[in-house]
Amino acid sequence: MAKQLTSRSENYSQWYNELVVKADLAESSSVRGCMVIKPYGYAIWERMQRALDDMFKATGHVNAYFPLFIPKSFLSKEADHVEGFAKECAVVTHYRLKQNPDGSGVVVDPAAKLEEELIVRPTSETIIWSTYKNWIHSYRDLPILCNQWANVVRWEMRTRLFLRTAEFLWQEGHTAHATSQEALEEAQRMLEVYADFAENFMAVPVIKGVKSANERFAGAVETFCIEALMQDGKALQAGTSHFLGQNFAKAFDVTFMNKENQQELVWATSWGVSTRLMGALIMTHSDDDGLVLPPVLAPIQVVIVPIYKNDEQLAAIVEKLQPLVGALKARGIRVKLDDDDTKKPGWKFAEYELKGVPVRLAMGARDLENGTIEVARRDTMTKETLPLEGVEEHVAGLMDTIQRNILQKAKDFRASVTRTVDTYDEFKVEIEKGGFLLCHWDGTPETEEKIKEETKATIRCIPFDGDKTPGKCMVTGKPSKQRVVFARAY
RNA sequence: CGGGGUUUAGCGCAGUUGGUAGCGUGCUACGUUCGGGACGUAGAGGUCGCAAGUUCGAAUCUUGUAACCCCGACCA
Repeated sequence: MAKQLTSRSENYSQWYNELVVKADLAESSSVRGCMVIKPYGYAIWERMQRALDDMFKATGHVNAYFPLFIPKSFLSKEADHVEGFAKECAVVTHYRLKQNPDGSGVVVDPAAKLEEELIVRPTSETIIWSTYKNWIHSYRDLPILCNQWANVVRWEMRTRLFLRTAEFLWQEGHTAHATSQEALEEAQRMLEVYADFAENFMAVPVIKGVKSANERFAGAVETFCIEALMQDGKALQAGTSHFLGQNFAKAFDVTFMNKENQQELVWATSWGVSTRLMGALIMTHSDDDGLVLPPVLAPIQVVIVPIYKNDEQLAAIVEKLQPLVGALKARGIRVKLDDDDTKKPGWKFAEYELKGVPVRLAMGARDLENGTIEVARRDTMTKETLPLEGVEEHVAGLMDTIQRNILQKAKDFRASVTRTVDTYDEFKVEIEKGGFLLCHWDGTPETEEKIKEETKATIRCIPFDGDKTPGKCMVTGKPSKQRVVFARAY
């Protein structure tokens, strides 16, 4: 009964799925490719959402909400966008059901066919820009800095809990600006926000960079991204921020009068992160004993398990613990005293480890006698017995310590599987081992495509930071401005 | 959409040459336990994914169909 989970070495995907289900985060829904996010999983998402929302507000953004349904014609307006998105979408064709004549339930009423089909939004650029057209007339109306928390649908051929579901929750920011410079700065600013959030809240280290033309968002002039690395060596795109230029303004005819009394097209950005971040969180930190959550996002930061033989003992322990619970709460720590009589201590230990609670405190008769308490850390799986007096100080300190430690652990892991590769032969060998490979590339889509076809590796991004030394493309030998990040990705 | 696999109790699974369904876990009650997923005793729980067919008889054989998982293709 000791091991709840299969070893990740057998099959990381299965390990991940099992972990998600066992940790009570989510399950597959009866609707194709969708998922049910369960209360514990949603509690984590809510914390992420709140933190992100605060960061958006702090950078001057406001929330709004736009329609779920997009008239099909909207999706035909931006040529590149159509190219990238026209394919895997849910389409509404009818608006009424009727009783099946044979009495077996309901059927779609053929008479209720929509004149123009509606697309369930795969992303909202089109519907939002058709709206912005009415909002923007003068430079005085700009900038518009809107964000939307919503669900979107993409009829993906293959789905996976949190990482790629047919329906998912996300936020999408859509901003309108008077100048190219301002829009570009906005896109970059939001990328920084995402990177900040990933590292400081999720404890997930990310590489910031710009996408190659092949990987760029349909309709964007430039796509910036943060790329994370999972424990099995595969990369995960954790967030994107797009500089859309004037493409959508052109497509939806959104113009404004500038200060020089001249009509001009509006400049745009869009940026988004989704419940996929939950996948990144799980796959970055978790181990065979279950989830490992960063304290900042953990719904329960500290769990206290009393160990007792009878009601009197429980009462005595709980009484002894009350001041500690109060002291921890006073420090803003989310603490749960689990005095549930129907579960045994060993069961609770395993359960909270599975759920990733960062710190567990246990107090039994022995501690009661000695005035001590056992403090266990989820990240290191270590235990120590400390004096009860003043332990809240220590526990509060652990919140920061654990947050830093798991980030450091993830950084160390990433560093251990990131290497520079200079020849294509070496690349083909190294890519099999997983991780990030830093290589020179001649900058052409053709070379990138060739590498992808032959090795399944893609350019995750052209990183902003790091070595900028020029070199020669590992495939063609043509000049390269800097090394780019290659990996196999989810 | 191609290749492979799965579908039997809440969950995980077994079920032989076709003979009317079982194990583990969980659940309920009682008792002993309680410092790493306790033990004993007694119980409850299943249209065997769905639909046809073969047969005296189908979880088992045939055909169709659906869902899920894995590997590809695809993917902000």
